[in-house]
Amino acid sequence: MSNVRVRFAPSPTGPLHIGGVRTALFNYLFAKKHNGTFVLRIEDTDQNRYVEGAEQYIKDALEWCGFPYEEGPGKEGNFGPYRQSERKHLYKEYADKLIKEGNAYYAFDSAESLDAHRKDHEAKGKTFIYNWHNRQKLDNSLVLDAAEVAERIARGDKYVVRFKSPQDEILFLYDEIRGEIKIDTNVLDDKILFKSDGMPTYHLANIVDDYLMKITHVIRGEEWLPSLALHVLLYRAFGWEAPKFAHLPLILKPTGKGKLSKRDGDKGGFPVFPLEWKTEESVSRGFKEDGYLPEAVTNFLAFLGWNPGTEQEIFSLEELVAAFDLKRVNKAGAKFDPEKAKWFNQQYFVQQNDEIIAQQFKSIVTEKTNQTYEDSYITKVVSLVKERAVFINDLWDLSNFFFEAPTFYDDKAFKKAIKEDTPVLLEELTIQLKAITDYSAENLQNHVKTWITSKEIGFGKVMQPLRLSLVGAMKGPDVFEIISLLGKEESIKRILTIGK
RNA sequence: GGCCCAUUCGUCUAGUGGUUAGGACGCCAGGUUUUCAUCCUGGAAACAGGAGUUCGAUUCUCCUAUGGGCUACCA
Repeated sequence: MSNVRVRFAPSPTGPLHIGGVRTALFNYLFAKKHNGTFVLRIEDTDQNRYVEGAEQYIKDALEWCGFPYEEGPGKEGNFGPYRQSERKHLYKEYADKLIKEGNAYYAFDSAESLDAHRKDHEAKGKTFIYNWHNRQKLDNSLVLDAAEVAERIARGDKYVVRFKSPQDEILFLYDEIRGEIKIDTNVLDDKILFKSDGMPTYHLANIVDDYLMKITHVIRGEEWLPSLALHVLLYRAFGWEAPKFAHLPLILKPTGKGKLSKRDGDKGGFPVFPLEWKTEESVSRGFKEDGYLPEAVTNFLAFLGWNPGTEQEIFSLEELVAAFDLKRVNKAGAKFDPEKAKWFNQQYFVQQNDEIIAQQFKSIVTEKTNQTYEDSYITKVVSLVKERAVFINDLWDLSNFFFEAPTFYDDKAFKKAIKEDTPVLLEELTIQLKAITDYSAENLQNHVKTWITSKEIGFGKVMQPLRLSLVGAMKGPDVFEIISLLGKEESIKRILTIGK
């Protein structure tokens, strides 16, 4: 396998869906695995569906995920341009070549007349297929004589170019993931290759560009499987060697039926896009903005439809490249599981350095408290609470008591922990705490525990109200770590507050 | 409707012509933490159904069911 070249070829019709990201990832992994090139090509042949900003979004998303393209718009290689709209002039000659050699033809049928044919067939319980079954009865260059065709084109009649699909042939197609697929050409229709607006359809542009860009492996979503026969036929008609094909299983809704859509995310409260996407009407949440780490998203996505065959689940991008193999991609669609995505994020979140998390957390703290804190203080807080967090945004709720005294106490905990003698006990405790000079957690623990033991009372009688006074609830890190970090003055203040 | 693809715990999946069908998420229980979470240990949980091939099928074949995709001058 030499000179592997793969491409990710999205249409700029909106934000890149997480399924598209997965397709891009698998292309990237395959390319890197084989020292190949990962190309981005923008398939913008449908001018009606073009969405401003979508191309930039695609680039930004790949960048954020950590697998940017190496060749494509803005990263010109030897096969540009990389937007099909800029390659428009190329396609006509290929369509003409097909027509000249009898593999395609002009068709003048209007959308309305075709529609009528379909309805008519349907009413009779039959299926209308625009191929050898019907094409001799329709309005195309196969039935019209050459002079008339030329005249109609010259006078400006709208026409399309259709592929002339073969009759009575069994095609043996090969997919790298699914193996051999048998197709009867009689069920294929004569797909439009060239639209009346002068633009090629996906089918033509895609094949021509893959050929011109020397693409060796086409790795794309399963929704393209039904088009494989046409594409292989096109390569044959052109006399070109076809690339290898691999059709990836789809990503499905977490619950219910069908493939994952934008609405599922809104409904289920999880992102389906890598980055946030805003329009005038709505905002679609992104993994990035929800606090997901790109490494976690990548790892999670890699395991949707692929696995290494070992029991290792945490993989860096480099490890994924090393382990990736198209042969180990699954055939069946995979349901998107938001819970598992969270788990992956947690795995990566706790692995991060405290300093790095603290740097980001600092701005959250400043925003919440209107105060600035020492980096070392925030870092220490992070180190104490981070393993309770899945996202950076969880940190504030887990650690707010390090920045502000409790304003209320958990009701249930209060009733359980605060007894009649509690205020007296806590006051005695503060006297002990005042006397201590070494405020390391370890030293504090030794002193307090010794004191409790000497008092001959249960630990719970002191420890529970103590925690409640400091945190406001029965949660959080080790009590002595909290006192140590809060310091003598603040700790004593909080302890005395709860007694009143 | 037609065509194509698929089907192992709830979910993501490993796996084999003879296995106690393995792991992970989630769930439940216990332990640790005198709190919560993390963490550790354990548990419940699956080969869609029916034929056939075979000494023996979860594994191979066929049928059915179910799910998915495509069926546009969208990609």
